[in-house]
Amino acid sequence: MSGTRPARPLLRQEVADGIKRYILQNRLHPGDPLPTETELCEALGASRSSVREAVKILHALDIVEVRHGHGTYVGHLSLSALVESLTFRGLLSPDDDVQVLADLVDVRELFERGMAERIVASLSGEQLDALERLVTRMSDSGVGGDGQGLIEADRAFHALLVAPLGNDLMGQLSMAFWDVYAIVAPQIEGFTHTEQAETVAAHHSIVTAARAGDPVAFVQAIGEHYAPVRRRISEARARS
Amino acid sequence: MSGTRPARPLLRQEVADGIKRYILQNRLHPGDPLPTETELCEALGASRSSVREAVKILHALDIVEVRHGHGTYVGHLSLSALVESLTFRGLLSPDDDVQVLADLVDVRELFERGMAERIVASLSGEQLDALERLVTRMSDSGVGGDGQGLIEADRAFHALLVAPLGNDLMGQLSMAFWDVYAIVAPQIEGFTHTEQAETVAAHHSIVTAARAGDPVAFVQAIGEHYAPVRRRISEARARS
DNA sequence: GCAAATTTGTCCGTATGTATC
DNA sequence: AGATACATACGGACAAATTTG
Repeated sequence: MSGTRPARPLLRQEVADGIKRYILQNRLHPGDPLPTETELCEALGASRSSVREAVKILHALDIVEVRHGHGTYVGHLSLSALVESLTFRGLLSPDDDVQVLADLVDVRELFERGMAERIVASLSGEQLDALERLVTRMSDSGVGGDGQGLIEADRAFHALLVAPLGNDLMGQLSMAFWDVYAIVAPQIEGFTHTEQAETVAAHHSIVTAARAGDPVAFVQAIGEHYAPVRRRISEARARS
Repeated sequence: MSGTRPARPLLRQEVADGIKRYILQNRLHPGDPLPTETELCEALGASRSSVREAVKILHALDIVEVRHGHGTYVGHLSLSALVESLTFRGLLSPDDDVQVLADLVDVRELFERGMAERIVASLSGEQLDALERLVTRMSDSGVGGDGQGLIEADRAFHALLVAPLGNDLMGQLSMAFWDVYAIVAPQIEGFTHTEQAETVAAHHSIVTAARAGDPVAFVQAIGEHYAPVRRRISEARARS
């Protein structure tokens, strides 16, 4: 077995930790400039190669942002790494992709069901109107469009749904899962027109329930919203 | 401003996509070996520097695993990137760290409240006994110990809680947030003995509710479990 | 136990592409 | 348009870790 403990910690990891420490100690904010690669080399006692590899690691985590020919900056700490990681997991598992998708839908529904009370309580009138407009846009895009407009409207809808509850992390996670779903799901689906209409109707029910201030109806509408997907997942699971 | 569109896509990104494509097309699983750096160089038409940077990006996302002197392998697709990213976000925000912590507690509670019915329904007798043993271990570690045993028992408790519900993603997310919390929270807290006892008692209530098959009591116990933390967060928020 | 072979880790020098002034 | 500063990319060399004979 051997406790695979590298007595010598990898230099690029030391450098990456050093850059993180620099950001923390200097209380930098997203967008603030960082020292150039050459300066980081002498400051951290490493070669360009090691510094560059460390910077690329931090870039993958959105801790650092790199602009060619301009410089290196503090990143925006988004959840892009989660999206890329989960997306690849969904695309990889060749037999279990149904399970991955099912888990993903579970998580998405958990977020919106669990936040139901707070969502209906904090949605403003303008936000409800905006949601309504998005539903009609989905309906219009669905019948004649290429489906692209429908997808964009759906993303905006779910983003607006979790926006007003004053928890940035919750909203970002919810949309990260939406992004992953949008990439992984097409491997399975292919919605019929009636299923699309069913989904649009569910979105409408969600707005209606929110406008009425009825958390129970809201939760039920969320369930109807994910019903077509769950049906598809069950069918795909039955085939294997 | 110009849509900063690099006409030339960065080579390391091309290489990273190429490696991902290689894994997908060959249907590789975590732990399977990948071509050596030299082989990837000629296969993807890039220098070793670019290949190495690409590999480091994929390593940060746990899509690839690298063993010094041995080789490169398919990674285990864990959520380590999410943990590192969120941890840094929590440590960075110097004034808003209270808000980050509050958001984090919200998410953790959402998971365990939202899964209440399924958790209560699917916990086996042996699992309930194991949870009970962990609670007594927390109690023993708390009074005389260094606090390290308490933390480990707490992690094992929450891991076992979400383990049986057949959704890997949900369990991994829940534990990822536990890990982030364990690193970020100490910046604020410092629990008193009475608060520790309160937390241990809440864990006991959780097990009792689960054994009784009572989802309502389970949810209430979860609320009690997070009550001391929320109190601390409110106090810290009031100070600023 | 040792030595050789393989593979990743690190360093250096140079040339090129890009953005800013 | 020219000059400067910076990241990007290449290739070669040597060090360190691991496996195998």
